[in-house]
Amino acid sequence: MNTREKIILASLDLFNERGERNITTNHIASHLGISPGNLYYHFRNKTDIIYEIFLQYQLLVDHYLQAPEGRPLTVEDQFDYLESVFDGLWSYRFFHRDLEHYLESDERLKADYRKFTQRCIGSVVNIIRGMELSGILRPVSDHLRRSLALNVWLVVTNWMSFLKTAAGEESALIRKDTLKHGIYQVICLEAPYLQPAFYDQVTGLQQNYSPSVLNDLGL
Amino acid sequence: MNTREKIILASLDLFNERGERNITTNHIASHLGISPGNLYYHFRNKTDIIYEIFLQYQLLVDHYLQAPEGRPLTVEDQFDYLESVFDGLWSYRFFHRDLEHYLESDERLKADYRKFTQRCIGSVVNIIRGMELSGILRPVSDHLRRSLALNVWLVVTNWMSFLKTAAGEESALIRKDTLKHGIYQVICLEAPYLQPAFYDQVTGLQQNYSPSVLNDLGL
DNA sequence: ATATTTTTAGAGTATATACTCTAGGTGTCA
DNA sequence: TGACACCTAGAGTATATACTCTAAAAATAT
Repeated sequence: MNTREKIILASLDLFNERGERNITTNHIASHLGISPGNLYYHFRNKTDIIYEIFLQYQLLVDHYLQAPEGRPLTVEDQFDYLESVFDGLWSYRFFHRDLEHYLESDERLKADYRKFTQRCIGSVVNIIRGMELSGILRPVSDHLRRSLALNVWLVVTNWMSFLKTAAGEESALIRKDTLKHGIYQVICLEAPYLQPAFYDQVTGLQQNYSPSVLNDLGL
Repeated sequence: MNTREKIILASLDLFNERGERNITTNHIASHLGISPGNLYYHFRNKTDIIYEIFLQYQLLVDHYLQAPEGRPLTVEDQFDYLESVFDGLWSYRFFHRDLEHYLESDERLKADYRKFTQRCIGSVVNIIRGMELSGILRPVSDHLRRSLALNVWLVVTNWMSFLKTAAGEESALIRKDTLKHGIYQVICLEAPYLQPAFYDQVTGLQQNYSPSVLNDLGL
């Protein structure tokens, strides 16, 4: 692996583990055992490192949200989508934490991220429509489908932050599988629109993500 | 108004307008025309200022979410709740932006905020139950009511961040009334559970918050 | 082998930032 | 009037942080 890639990986790691705000370029360099000068040879500044990480994140999520080729959507497809997206959120979890700040200090990122959000919500809309077509969900209006997709996006992208801020001592360490309890909340959003024939199957699978966490929290 | 109160107000103002990360204690002092020494006479550090602001925020929201005295909940009550809460979110909008960071650097705040979240979600649960009792919503299981309340909380507290990150040039300036389009999304969450007798009234009022923004965004 | 380009080290710097310290002013109450 | 607590000014400091600059090593091409 070349130095540039190493910098990206180490930065992502450190940002995820200790928070971007607490990690300086000097930290990154010394963590890799390279000089600051070397780091700045490969990246003009810290903002550029973050932008590069975003590009990878974007690639990953876009890939995850692709529609299956010429076949109707299944219930399993939906859970696969959710599993993948939460995996992605986990791997790049520092990103949504101070997103607003990054967008403020990088116009490129701001424009790109906006388009990314649109694509993602568009994909969710398509997935919902796909499930209507395969008879999993009852048909809904374009308007409602859009609102539903948007709410899904809000729950998905902010679930991590909720866990981190609302979780107490005992579950202070959030792991990838804790994060996936968010899937339970997403299924709650779509449950009212499930066709009777699929209701039991979906809510059955939903139980795999039952948020015992919330009980711990007394919620 | 005494100096201590002035510092709190000025800090809140500057944090909201320019982002807490961009505002130093020296900025706050010079904005008020007082010396840094003076500021540090009243507050041990910046963290303490943020904590004090949180206490005010908490007081406000707790007040907003009180149950009405010995009468059933009305549809208007619900919209009042939502209007108030979004007002509160607007006035203290800097707070949810880097919340995780504040909780990391202040154990008091972390504990208090956790309890605050629990109280808030508890209030939402009560409001939902209230609406079931007054026949606005169909009765739901405790489990579902909780999940619903949690999703409401997620949408409400993260709507601002969504607008800021997904909104483009044209609507880059988010105002209080733009923020309230979030109410539309919240009503979408409860719509499936509305009793037929109230469906038209609620969805009618919902239209007042119709997110033309989203059309601008091409969503 | 030589020339040239790419990569790296590491000391160094300008600036910012949270916070301190001392001295002095101001109001209050006996 | 004097004692005393409260409040304020403002220069100053230790530290951090993003980033620069020069020179040299390593890789690559001719």
